[in-house]
Amino acid sequence: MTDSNDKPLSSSQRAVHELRQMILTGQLAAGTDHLESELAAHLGMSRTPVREAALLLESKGLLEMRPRKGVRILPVSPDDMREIYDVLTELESLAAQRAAEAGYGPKDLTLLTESLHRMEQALEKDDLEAWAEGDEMFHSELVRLGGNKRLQDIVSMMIDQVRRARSSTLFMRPKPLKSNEDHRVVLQAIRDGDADLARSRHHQHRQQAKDVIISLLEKHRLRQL
Amino acid sequence: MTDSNDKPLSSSQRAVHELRQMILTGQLAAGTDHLESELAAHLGMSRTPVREAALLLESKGLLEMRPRKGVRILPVSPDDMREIYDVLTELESLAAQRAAEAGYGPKDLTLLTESLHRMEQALEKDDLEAWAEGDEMFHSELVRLGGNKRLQDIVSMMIDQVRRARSSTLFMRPKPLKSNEDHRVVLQAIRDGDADLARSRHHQHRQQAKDVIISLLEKHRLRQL
DNA sequence: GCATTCATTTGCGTATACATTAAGGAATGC
DNA sequence: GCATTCCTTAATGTATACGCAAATGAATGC
Repeated sequence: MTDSNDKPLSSSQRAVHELRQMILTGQLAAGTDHLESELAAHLGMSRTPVREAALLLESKGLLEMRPRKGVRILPVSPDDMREIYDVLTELESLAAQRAAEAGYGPKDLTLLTESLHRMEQALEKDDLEAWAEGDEMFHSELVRLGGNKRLQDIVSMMIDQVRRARSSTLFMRPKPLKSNEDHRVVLQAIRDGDADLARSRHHQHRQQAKDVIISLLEKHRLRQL
Repeated sequence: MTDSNDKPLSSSQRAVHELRQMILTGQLAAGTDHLESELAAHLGMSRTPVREAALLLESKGLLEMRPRKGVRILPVSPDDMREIYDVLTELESLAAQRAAEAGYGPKDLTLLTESLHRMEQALEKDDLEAWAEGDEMFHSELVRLGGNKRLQDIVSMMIDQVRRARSSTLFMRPKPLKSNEDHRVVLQAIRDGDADLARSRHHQHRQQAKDVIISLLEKHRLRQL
């Protein structure tokens, strides 16, 4: 395992990546406790790098460390989702505004355009998983285009926190036709340099996504994901 | 040193607090490097808790850890300030909106009212430091009233990042009469449940603060604070 | 004098040992 | 049977030791 400079990752960094993945996929299920020693054995390293990794993931809101009970994977409740989506919505909308103000040319918007294309193709094939990938690509690229690294990091952190809930509800939600339409409008607004439209349409989009996912969680009594 | 449950803080937690304080006050100056061993000696503990503390503070954007060069205290540039203020402005404005929507009674708003009173008294005495304390209290309480814990944590993180720059420029800026006026309007809007006004006035307030501080930094060639 | 090589030093990341203390279970008393 | 006390176990937080690799300085060759 290497990082972007082809240097092998330290054990601690590897532990971060693998624990994060296990949390996001639900392999380490919400609400479960795991001793440091157990995780260390599983990852094939000593407790020290595992502890470092867990401390970091704790600061990103994915788990909590409780002495003598171990590492608890934090569940996400509908109220948590409200909090997270509020933060996400504000920050992504600002990114959309900034992207529209930035005066990007067509080349700059290649990935954003491609992600939209992917989503459209996925919906034609009723492939919701491919659609979700395109959606993630769109949002991630949009935030990158907003040009604020701190904002990007915070959004990433929030996205991680809602990952399991989004995956769990992917097949329960209506076909995301409206999402694709919103994405198209946001992209066009960015092309046109229309910051107000980019911002408000994206805000509305995220707000609706929040309402949809929360009502699904409540309807299906999914209290701790 | 104890936490809120009167349990003694672990060495690692103490290291977090003390290093953070040293960074915020400039005792550990921006741009300087410090070996883990050096910090450990200074704090009177082994390297392990210092390393854990430094990793946490790195994730909060206050420092970076560079192998063999040690812990580098991250300077803050005018561009950093732009990023930070953008995030702050969006999130605090949302908090103001939510506070106004929440229907708080006069008792709930005691601390917010008191902080305003302190700022006004401080300005009558030309005591800018007391004013800054009141200002911090106002903003912190406003965000708490917004009721989103994640938002609160992010704002705290951003505030820490701009702390030195704000302290350094406190006596360079115009007398903050407009600030006090803005705070009054925001508080009244919250009392009245006027979410739009609370949000927009606060947004404008933070936007202006951003402009003021950045122009001060640039005017005085303060590139790395 | 400059470039290269080699040896030494040192800082980091990790593994391991240790001290502390919380938790659980067993024994005792009412 | 339940509450209390005592003892044992085990998990954590920390200190220390160790291996690795990067950095530095000295020696050598051209």
